[in-house]
Amino acid sequence: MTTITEIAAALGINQATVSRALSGSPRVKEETRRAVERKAAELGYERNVVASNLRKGRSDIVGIVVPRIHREFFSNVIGGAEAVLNEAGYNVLICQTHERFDAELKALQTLRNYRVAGVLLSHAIGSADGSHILPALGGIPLVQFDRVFSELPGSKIVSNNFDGAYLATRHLLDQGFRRIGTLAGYMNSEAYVQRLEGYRQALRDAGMQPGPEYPDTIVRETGYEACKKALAAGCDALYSAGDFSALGAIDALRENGVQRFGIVGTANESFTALMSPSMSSLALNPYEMGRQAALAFLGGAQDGVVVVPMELKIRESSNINTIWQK
Amino acid sequence: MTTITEIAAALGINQATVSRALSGSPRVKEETRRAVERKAAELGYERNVVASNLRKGRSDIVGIVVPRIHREFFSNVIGGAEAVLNEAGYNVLICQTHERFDAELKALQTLRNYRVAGVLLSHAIGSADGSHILPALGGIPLVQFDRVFSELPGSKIVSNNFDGAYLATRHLLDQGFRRIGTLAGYMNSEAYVQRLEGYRQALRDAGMQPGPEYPDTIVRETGYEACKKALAAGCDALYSAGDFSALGAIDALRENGVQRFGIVGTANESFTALMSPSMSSLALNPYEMGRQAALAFLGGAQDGVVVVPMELKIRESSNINTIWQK
DNA sequence: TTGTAAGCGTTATCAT
DNA sequence: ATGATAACGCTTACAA
Repeated sequence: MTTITEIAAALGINQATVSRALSGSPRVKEETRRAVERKAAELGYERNVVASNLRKGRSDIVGIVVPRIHREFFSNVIGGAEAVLNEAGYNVLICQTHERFDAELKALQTLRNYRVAGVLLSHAIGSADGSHILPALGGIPLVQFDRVFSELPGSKIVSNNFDGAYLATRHLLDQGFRRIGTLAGYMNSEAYVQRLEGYRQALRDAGMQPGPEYPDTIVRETGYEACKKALAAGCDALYSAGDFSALGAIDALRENGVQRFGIVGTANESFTALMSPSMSSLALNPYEMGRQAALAFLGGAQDGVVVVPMELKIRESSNINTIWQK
Repeated sequence: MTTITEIAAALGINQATVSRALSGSPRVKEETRRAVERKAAELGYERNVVASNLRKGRSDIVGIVVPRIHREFFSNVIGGAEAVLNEAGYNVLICQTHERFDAELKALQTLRNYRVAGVLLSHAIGSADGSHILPALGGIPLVQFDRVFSELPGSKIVSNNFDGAYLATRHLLDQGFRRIGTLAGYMNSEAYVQRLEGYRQALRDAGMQPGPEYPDTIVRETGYEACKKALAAGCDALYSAGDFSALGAIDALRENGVQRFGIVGTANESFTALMSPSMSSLALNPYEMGRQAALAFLGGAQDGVVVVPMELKIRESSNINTIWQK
């Protein structure tokens, strides 16, 4: 591949002049600049950013660490972050942790090895606490999003989980449901704890008895099992902290031919709108969270919390007249 | 950040010895190695791979260029490729083109600037041909997957689109449908052309009249419009080259209260199994395609084509007794 | 087994 | 406005 030294040799000038010409320095004659640009194009020159980054002591890569890229929430966060970062001249290196602590640690170390300009992180469920994160990053600016450890410094981008869950539960009450349980999710993650609090507060404020709570993973199977228990406990509605567990709950409703049972999920995965009856869901705003995370990085990853609002998507599953058949 | 020079100074030895010790060279005394490792850990040293890559003249980054990461197909390809590449010591830099030619060109140039070890590419719909790709890459090994330009050299990973579409169409015939049309997709992409050919061949082989063909984008809206035309033309089934267009077709069926109409989509997006009636779909095998693309890169991106089989997922939408209501 | 020194391609600091 | 040169941190002949 062509280097600036070769361009300099071909033109009989100094490589420093070529470097200045190509990086738009004002300290170079117009005529020289044009000659350099012509020769660079002729030789098919492309700057070696590896060398450039080494010399400049900084990198234009921002690392994004997420549990899994194929989850819609995370891929949309990445999309939002990428839009802002590319605009600002950064490139994005994506790492998946598959919810495992060891993979998360390795990803952070890899990013440090690359001396990336910053890291946007949503931690793995397998990470019980965040004590490994700062040592692994060794001073690289950190922005956490969605799943955050509040004890760590840096920027945090979160949803208003409390308000959202409050709203979702309130909505079920307004529809006429009277005994509302919850599929509460992973209790070692603050986001889920906050959703549980919002759910409880909504019931308290309505003077209702709190329903049964099923803290567990939020996958289809656990939702199915928990819903069977909820039915046995006399529930007529569930607020689920995830969409997949809500889907499992619907499996149980269908199996038992239940009528008048309300479901609201969380995350607004695209299948919620496509299934029939369609599922009401508390939508996160991943694209905006990604944008905010990127903006927080560009702003220096200062300590602070940005709250991105959630939005309740009301569909058929929370309508009291919806029939669960087959 | 700590460098090997600092470790060397702290131990009163040469930086070359430190480098050898840390990279596992056999030409260093066990005792020295232990001392170096202890000091490195003490100082929190992490190798600067930017410097390392520059010196070695190669990079351990593989670029993956896809239209959009949030499409399930592509995120699963990335997952499969990542699994193989991480295992082999590579890291993955992901770029999205959003189906635009200019973004694709820029992504390829960026990857070249990083002197990445290789590029795995599924080209944008906006790229009418592949003439820009090799010049932009300047000699970096190329593996194309799913959407490939056969005129380019390098490895190609594709699905057996012809056989898959043949099978899907044959299945509709076996179910008793008699006038089968197709939502054929983008005709500037070879994958869709091959699906159309498979569809046609299945009808020919059955001695059936070919049904109407609707080549267009494969989004929900165009599927809806095309299905209305297909109904007017007397069709009783559609093979769709995409799942979202098939979903649009179902919208039209429901709207018109049609009975006895068969639908098979393509890609096996997760919503196809979750909706009700569930949608039959011709499944691609994205994780395996990603693995094969990564393996092809590791094998030197030699010229050649790897075909990954598709699998027909038979569900309710292609059952002749399924009723489309509401 | 360890040290010396050059060099990857670029940019920054001098000097001219 | 341009040139000369050192330096970023690492790896690798070559030498000792």
